[in-house]
Amino acid sequence: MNDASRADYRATLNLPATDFPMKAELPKREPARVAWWNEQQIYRRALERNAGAKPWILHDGPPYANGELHMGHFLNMVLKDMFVKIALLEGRAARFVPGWDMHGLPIELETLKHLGVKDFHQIDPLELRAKCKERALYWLERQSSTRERMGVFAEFDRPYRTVDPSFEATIVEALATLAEREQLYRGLRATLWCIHDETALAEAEIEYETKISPSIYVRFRADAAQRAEILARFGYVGEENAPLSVLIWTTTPWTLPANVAIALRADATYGVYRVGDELFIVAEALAEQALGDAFAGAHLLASLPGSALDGARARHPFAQRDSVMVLADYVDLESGTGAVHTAPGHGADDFATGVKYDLPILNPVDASGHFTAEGAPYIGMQVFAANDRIVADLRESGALWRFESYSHSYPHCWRCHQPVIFRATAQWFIAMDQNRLRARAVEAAQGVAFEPEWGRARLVQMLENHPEWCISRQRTWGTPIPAVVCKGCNESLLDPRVARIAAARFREVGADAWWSEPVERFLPEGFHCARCGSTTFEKERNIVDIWFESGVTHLAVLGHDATLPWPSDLVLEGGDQYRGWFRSSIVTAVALEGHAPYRCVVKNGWVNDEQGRPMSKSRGTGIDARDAMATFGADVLRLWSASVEFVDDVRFGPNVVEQVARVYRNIRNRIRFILGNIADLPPEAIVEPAAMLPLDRLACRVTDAFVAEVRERYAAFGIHDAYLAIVAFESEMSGLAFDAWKDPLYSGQRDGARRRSAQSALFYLLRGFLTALAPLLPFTAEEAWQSLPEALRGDRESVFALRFADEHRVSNAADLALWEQLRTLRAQVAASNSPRDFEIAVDLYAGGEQFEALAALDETLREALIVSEVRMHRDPAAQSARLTIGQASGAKCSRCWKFRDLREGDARGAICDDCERAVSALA
RNA sequence: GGGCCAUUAGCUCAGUUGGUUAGAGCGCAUGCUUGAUAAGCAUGAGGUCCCUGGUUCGAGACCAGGAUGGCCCA
Repeated sequence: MNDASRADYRATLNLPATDFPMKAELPKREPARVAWWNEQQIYRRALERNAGAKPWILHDGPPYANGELHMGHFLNMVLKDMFVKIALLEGRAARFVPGWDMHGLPIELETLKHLGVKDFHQIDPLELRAKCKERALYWLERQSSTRERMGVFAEFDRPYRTVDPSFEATIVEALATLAEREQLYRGLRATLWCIHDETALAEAEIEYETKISPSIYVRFRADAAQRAEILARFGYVGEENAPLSVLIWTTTPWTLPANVAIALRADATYGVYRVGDELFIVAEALAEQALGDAFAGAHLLASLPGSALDGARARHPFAQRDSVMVLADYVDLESGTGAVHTAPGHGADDFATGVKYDLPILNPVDASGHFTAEGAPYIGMQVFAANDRIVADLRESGALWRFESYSHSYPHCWRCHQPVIFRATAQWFIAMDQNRLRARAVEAAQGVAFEPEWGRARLVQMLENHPEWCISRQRTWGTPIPAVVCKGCNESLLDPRVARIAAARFREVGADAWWSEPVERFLPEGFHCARCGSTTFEKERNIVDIWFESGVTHLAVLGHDATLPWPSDLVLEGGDQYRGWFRSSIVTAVALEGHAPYRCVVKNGWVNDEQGRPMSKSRGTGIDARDAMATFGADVLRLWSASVEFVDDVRFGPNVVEQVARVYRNIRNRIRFILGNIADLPPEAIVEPAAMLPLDRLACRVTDAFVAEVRERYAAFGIHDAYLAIVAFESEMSGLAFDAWKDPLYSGQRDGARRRSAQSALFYLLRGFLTALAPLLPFTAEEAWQSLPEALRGDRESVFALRFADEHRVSNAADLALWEQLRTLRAQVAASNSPRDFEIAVDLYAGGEQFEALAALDETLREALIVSEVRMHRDPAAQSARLTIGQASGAKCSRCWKFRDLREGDARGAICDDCERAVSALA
């Protein structure tokens, strides 16, 4: 039987009608919505609407402009957008300038690979820079459009870019100021170095390969005085004549000429062992391994923790100097002797120890890996070739205890596949303790708010452990450090005046000028070397560490315009940025401005796969944001972002998304229900909550409480809490109010007061709901808003023209309590296992104020319980309202289905008086 | 190996300062509805609150140790 032939009253009902489809088809529709937002300039208009308000600034931590954005980026970028939209809806002037980190080694390496160039020395720097820029801009465009596709509101037409001349100028101006404040210095640093290509290498340019190295145990013998001193520390007397040695282990004999220290572990136990007629000091845990066959005949004479040997000395095996015992955490008890040969010029750990103990940093090896005069007696020998000679000499002198061949994983140059070395090179540093920089940064962190709260401790820890900040890199794709070298005496100068000239020039034409223009262009009048007086210089070819560049984004973007003030209100990045951008930003800000660059630091968790494992391309769980949006739609993914606790690490995968997609459909259908039922509501028929029928007023009050709660959650960064409130609200409304309203909406008189009251409540509820929802689901909220009749939208051209303050009235505790009461009663009816709802009549017993409150609901009490009749009974003894279920009297109305006394009907069946009036009104 | 973080239902998460039978949404099962209909409503099943100790009259919560996973380092 089809509808047309069914003789019934269906056509006389006010059934829902809307264009807002049940099926979202987000991947198809969202791009059009992005275009519409752009055409209508919705973000700009929202800002204009808030123009007089106090600015609220979320400063964007720049993503790296290389590669596709993944779900980790999605989570971070969408969260940023949610907070910007929340601020807009709160009436704040929330400008958001997106930015990109575009210099640096990864792009340079990708570009070289692309060009098929093996060695960057072989390409013209200006040509390489042009290609790098091209590539970075390509990725910027792509990432920018992906970001827009997410529904993000930002000033995409004027992003900040670290390759912009103005940005490069900002970087160099920052260097100039640091130089003026004597915060910069030139010092040595152990760098990974390829002796074949004669270049410094970054970690990213290292590949580990198996290498066979000599493994040697070497005696560092104590002279008579040193021997007495050491044995005294052990509290051991005797063995008057036996020579005493500290035994060290190394696989790089060529680093011995640079040895200045022996590192011990403070909490390890060291023993003096007698082996034959000599004494050895080794860690007890490693004695058997280190002494080898001799261990069986060895005697432990005395023991001591490593900490007690701090500062003791022994002689270097061939150089005419001592080697001092120091303490270091990295000394392990897995291999070697527990006494680690330390050459600060040839190892990262060693270097750190050298700095800590103020040891000389010897660098007897030149760029091609040959010993310099400092490396006597091995002058001129290539380091790996020198290994055999050194071992032979040690054997000859009696310093060698054991020798083996050792196969291990060793760093190699990614390009030439030759083993690399650590070599101390001159670099530019920011002095972390000059001007109390570190201490002031820690103090500044005290004034910042953190979410989670422990982020403060984490950041402080990172600041306290911040090594001297090496800001120079020997590469091409970056902003030059405007240092010059004196041709007279080889002195490196980073003069603030030179830096200022360079900054001004870069602002005009970009940093390429450092490569394309002569050095004289950057020198002030009368510039000469302070040391030798020379007036001829050449430019240094160092660029700035990109962490420094991203560390000054706050200076490049904020503080130039009253609507973009410095510092920002919020920064929000992944937890890895405590060590990265959160740290570099606060260091530069404190050094240059004396304050933290942000008022609040929020961290988001890592996105793992559904098993909690890191995403990986090889396992097929590395999901790119663009693909995910094409499959699920941005809004479903945004809802996923809200459905997880973003502060913690989160899980993502098809099953999790499928789950959240069902929640999305729930939300969507409930919006659809509202839209369908208010399509014919004329604006002039809207009544305010106070004038609504009681049930409708209650629903509005619950909406008020909901909006208040969501605002509170949002203000505390509780996206997930707001999500829970949203889901609870929509399912509560659907379960009680929507179900109750169906009868009056469908069967009531179309323009009758009852129906207009319910429609007004629905519209009220929709505005509150969409305002709360818009930051999370901008596409769906906007689509819903645009599906409203134009008359209802009024001057609010977009859902982002709504304001929380307009959608929230003070709620009423008595009304909320009454709502809860209705929920309880309705649940009792629904759970009664009785026949269909409208076959029920309810007898309700209540006393005192409760009776009055329920009675005041009048006919809407019956509606709320979705029964045909409610009979109120005053019962002074009743502690709480109770009800009994009975059979409704009368017969089922063919139109509204309630049980009523019916009048005579036509072929469609008998109907009640109310329905008769409603049908007549249609004619 | 170190620092930090997480662990409550199949999944995503609530759980106030320690206090009855640990909750919600989704999923699942069952029923209702067929006038929100590739929707809506109701009911139900489902938990060793990661483990082991401890504090306490009482611990999901507090303390100690451990396990698993993650981030940052070494």
